[in-house]
Amino acid sequence: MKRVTIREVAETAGVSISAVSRAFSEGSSLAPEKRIRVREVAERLGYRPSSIARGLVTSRTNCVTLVTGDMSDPFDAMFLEEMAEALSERGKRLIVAPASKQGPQRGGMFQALDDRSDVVIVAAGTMPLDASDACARVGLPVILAGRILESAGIDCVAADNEEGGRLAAQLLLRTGCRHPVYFGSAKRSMADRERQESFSRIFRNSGAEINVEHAIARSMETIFDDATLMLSGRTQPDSVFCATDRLALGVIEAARALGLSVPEQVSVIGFNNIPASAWRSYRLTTIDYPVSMVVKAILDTMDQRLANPARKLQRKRIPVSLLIRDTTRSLGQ
Amino acid sequence: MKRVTIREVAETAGVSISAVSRAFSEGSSLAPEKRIRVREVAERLGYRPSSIARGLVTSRTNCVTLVTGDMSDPFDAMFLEEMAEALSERGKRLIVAPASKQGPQRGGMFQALDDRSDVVIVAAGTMPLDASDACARVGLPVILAGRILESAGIDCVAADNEEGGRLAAQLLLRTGCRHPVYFGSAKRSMADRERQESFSRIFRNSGAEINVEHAIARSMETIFDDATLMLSGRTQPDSVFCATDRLALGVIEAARALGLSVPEQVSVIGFNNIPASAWRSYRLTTIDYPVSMVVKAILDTMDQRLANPARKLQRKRIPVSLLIRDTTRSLGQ
DNA sequence: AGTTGCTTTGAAATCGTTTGCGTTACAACA
DNA sequence: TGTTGTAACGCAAACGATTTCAAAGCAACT
Repeated sequence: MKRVTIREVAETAGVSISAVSRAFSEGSSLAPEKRIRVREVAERLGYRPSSIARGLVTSRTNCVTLVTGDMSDPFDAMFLEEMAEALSERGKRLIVAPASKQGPQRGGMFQALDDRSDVVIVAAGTMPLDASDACARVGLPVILAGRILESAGIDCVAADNEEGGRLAAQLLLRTGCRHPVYFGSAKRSMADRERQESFSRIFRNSGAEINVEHAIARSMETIFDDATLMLSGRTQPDSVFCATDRLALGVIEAARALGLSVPEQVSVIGFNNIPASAWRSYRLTTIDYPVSMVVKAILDTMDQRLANPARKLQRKRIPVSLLIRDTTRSLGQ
Repeated sequence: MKRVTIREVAETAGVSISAVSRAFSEGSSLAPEKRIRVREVAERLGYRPSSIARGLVTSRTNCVTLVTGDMSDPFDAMFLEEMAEALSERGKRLIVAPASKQGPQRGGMFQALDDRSDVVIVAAGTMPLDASDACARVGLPVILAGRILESAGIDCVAADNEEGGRLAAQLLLRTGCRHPVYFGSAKRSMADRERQESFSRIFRNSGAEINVEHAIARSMETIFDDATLMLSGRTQPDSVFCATDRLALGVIEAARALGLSVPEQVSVIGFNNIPASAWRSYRLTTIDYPVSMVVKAILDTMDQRLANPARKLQRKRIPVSLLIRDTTRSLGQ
């Protein structure tokens, strides 16, 4: 029931405790054959170094806390998954701290503080100033994912939402759409707002000075109903730019149910490019936002911040690109 | 940059280290007004007990490792989310260990061992005997989610797949379906197999001695194509029972694309009841498998095992129920 | 005043590592 | 042989808490 400790390994192998410790740390000087022998004994005894004890002295836990919202959007789920894998490859652990219903009166960032995580990645929820301060005070790096915060001294990684909105608007304009709607989510995240503003601006500043309508989906469950309502409004829209693919798929479904043909009567553009968008029954035109690039950018930022805590702030915008499929009218027409 | 330690709090408050420790542990005897004062000082100094140091002496980390597969199925994502929240409410942390691409030559269970997790929940991937042994040897409780393993001495929680298969088969039989197909996933999980076997058995043992065809989706991306292939096979099926709702939605899409009306020409039944299945454009008949019940069952099992390691093995089957919506023919006809 | 039985208290041991520092061993050089 | 530089090694001190144990304080008894 009790675990094998470094001491037992040392005694069995007939070496000092230090030797065992060194046998497992790459850089330290130890006679090669001794290293082999110690490792062999350790293996035989089933010894596994205690990350707890190690953490106590090195004050590194190899843990990364991810403060995250709900996983109901496939994109977020993919993000978490890729994050976990990428971290795992670097020998780090991913702790997920749900932002929504946080434990007894402490947010995810405080949890990261308590866990002695090496880094905390905030991908959801508000970022209270006190928590952020508390992290800064003890030198716990915070990386903000999904939005750029100009005020605080925090590394940020986010999509180039402005470019995304522009690409969507330009495509719709060029394919003759004149009654666009922006379909956002109830959360009104920063990403959501940026996409909307950029999208609207392009239309407004176009020769036609078009005004973009705005609608929201109240929740994941009501997407279909909210989309139906939006599509059958007073002024029937001829195009919809959605904050996420998930919403866009709902809009397509709603349009079909209303007997509206896509893209002839209504064009639909999404954001994120989730797998389901490529399904042959959807073939959604969307703004491609590659998860793996986001994850890589965050992890690079993390590595650099860890290597040099005094490094200058990083604010990265991940490039996005237009992926034209079948839910927008052809440019040639 | 350095963190506030218990010693500093003790000195500032003018009490012993023990007193500070006791001020934060509920059961221990400490003069009430002293407790107040210590807590106040701690708060002012921004002291947070080190879970690392605590873990070293108590050998409890309050961490639970979840070995999980890919999150591409919304059901798995919901499971993870609810798990994280429920654990968070109990003051525990969730570490996610991806089973697929595991780190440098160690599986999720070994990671849990290294992390000194209190419990490891295995929801995906194979469970190698050596890893399971290693856990048992050091008294690390393993809970298997998603399948019941008769052999090993491990707590298990899984859906009542047999009942699910039966319910699906009976409904199809009663609505006159005579050419059923079971549509599974390429992974061939235990859950998948159990659903198929039960489903097939009911048909086989029905008066009509019907044989159930079998098809699989190779991956999440190819669901649509595989479903299309399956639906346009030699003997055109009049009903499809899918291992998951995710697959079922793909089947519906494929059927529509082929001009097959659902449920008139082909009935579709899913498993899990994910949110999208309720969308008005799907209205999928499915086997309802409530995530929250699974999570609760697992956590209860965990609590009991933690409270009494010698407790007798638990193997729980979570009840499922038939949820009739619009992708199966009416019983009345 | 003396005894008894609580509660409160702090000193010290302990948990399992890493690592700085001083020693030793050994090879290479003069 | 004597010196010197380097690699190998072990001791012991952290790391920051919890917890046992014995002493002390105090009230309520006889």
